[in-house]
Amino acid sequence: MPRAAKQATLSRQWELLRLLPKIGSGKSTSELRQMLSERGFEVTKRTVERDLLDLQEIFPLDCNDAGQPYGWRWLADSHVSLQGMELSEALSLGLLEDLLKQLVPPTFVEALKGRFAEAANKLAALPGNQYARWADLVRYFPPGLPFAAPQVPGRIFRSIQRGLLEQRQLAVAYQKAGADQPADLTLNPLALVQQGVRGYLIATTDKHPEPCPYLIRRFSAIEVLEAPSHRPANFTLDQFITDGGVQFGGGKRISLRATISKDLATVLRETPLGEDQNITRRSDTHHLSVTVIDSWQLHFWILSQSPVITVTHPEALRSAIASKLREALLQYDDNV
Amino acid sequence: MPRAAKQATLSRQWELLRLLPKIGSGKSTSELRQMLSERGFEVTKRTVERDLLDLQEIFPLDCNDAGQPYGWRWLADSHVSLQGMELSEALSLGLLEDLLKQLVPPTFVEALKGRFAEAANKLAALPGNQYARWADLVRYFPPGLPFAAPQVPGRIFRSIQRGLLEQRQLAVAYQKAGADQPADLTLNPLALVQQGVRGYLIATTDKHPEPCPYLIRRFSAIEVLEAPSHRPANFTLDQFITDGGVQFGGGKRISLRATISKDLATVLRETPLGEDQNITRRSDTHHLSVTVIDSWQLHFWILSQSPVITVTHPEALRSAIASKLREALLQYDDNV
DNA sequence: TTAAACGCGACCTATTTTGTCGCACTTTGA
DNA sequence: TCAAAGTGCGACAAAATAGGTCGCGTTTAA
Repeated sequence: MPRAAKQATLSRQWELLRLLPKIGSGKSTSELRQMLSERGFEVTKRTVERDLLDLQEIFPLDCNDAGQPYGWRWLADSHVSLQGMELSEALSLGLLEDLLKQLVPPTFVEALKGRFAEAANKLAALPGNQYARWADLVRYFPPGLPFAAPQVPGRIFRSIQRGLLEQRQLAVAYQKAGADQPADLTLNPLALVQQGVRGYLIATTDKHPEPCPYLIRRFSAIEVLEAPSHRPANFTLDQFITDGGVQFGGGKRISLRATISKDLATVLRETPLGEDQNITRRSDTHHLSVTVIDSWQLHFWILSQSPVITVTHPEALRSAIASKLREALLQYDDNV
Repeated sequence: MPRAAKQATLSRQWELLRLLPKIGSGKSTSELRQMLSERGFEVTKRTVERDLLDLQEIFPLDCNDAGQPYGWRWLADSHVSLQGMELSEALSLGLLEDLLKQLVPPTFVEALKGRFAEAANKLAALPGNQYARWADLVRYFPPGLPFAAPQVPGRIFRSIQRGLLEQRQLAVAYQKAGADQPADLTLNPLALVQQGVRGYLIATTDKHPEPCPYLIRRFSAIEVLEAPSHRPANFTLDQFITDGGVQFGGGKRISLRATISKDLATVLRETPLGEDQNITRRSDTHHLSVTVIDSWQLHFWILSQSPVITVTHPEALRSAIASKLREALLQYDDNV
């Protein structure tokens, strides 16, 4: 007989929907009954079956009845959202999708695919159809040159994620920078770092217990092993980066001072290089003063702006930039 | 009396949830009854009231009963997801959140806040709590220097979106580059373009019918007017960009050829500059050949890599880079 | 081959659903 | 200020449904 509590049906079916997996071969009614029971819904297996049948009429559920017990799950790629989407949200999402597509391998964005699709629908369904080409409303350009994001097969990305999350070793074939043949390695995955379009897996090998970055793009084969991964006791990603384990983050803080053009001053006022940035103007020249991290990126940036920026302060940086410029110019003068 | 069709309750309640807004002062039962009716659910207003009360016990709904008629809506910032999130999705989302936070003003990302929160919960709730600090698993670094994303008040961003979507004029106070005082303008919004951390609204004024980019950061006040915006008949964003209306996108396609270092060759092989990129190796030097768009960004990039790249082909580009290098170096030599 | 597990149709009753009505209270506009 | 229209909600009764139980035929695993 039905329990005394009223309104159990809706919350039970709601819970049921959340229990259904999106991937894999689905869950059986017995499993689901058990899981519901653990969550306080004591019902018969029969009821679960009936619930699933009812829900199937409203939601994109898939019942794999190839073999018994049947496997219930969400249809692939389905994304049902409860809260309707506001128009402005849809516009934001359009922009973000454009942005992400250019910045990271498509595989990384899969988790948001459903939501982006929803946004596209929302915009396409606008009355009057004025924005059928809603791409005419928003556009994203990367800050630098539009490098192509490397393709990372979903299979490889997912294996890396599994290894990370389940703390299991990964057997990979890795194409080393110089080598012709990929090398077979067994990695202990520690962290995932993305720099621009480039993704790195930070990992150790059993032979080489110092964490190293491995370019994800260079994995050609990968397998999640049963063996647990050995995580160095005091590894933290923050520490690793601070120690300069990856060339991008680390480095000393320096107090940069430079003369800059008026235009660059305007740009920097709007997007400062650091919190303590200070731009002063003496007669016709602008002076920049800011604390930044001394990295390759900084050198690249200074060089890219070199016609309108002249480093004055850390003497080391000043001479480094000067000598790089000299070296570069040499190539051109030689050939003239 | 109840209709003949069975299973109406569940689908009606789901539909109801979908009809509830997330923002604003909420919808009244009458409105909701009307909307349900349009969707094929012919029920009494009383039933809608009862449904809402039932749903309120399960979902974070908010009934604003300050004044009659009551306003029903989702609680602010609530995001209820049907499909449970897979762990790997949560990891991807962690990375993307990190990325977006650094690349665009926080306001832009609001549409995804709920989903990111869900991912954070998922990761925080991992068994063993080993990844309580899930930030230890993924990290994003921007491709260039980490410029601070300008703060754009949500109010301003939302007004811009409304103006765009509803095609209405915007009254704004805009801080022009040189000017001391913000100028009051009436804009016809056309499109939204984001370049790195900088956001631009493309718009015309009635006095000045040529579309121009306005830096969003520089809007200090904004109001959506009732008046419809005047969209130039043949404006398309693509065309505008191709015509070089914004300095970043436009420009001619040129066939770039350059000598590059071995390291740069490796990097470019992984993230090519263009589809037809070709890198050949003659004796000890590598030669790059690729079709790219001649833009400021390209010049910046070549300068940033100048110690390891020497442009050979478009003579104009070659001499432009050389003269920029010379100009830059002059600043350093003068002072030595 | 056999026993356990599974899907599902059928049955039956307590519970729930839902239209209707009526009363009290708000809001609105003159 | 007042009246009319709109709104929230308690109560009620008829109808429909939800959910436990049983049992049969089939599938699966030992």
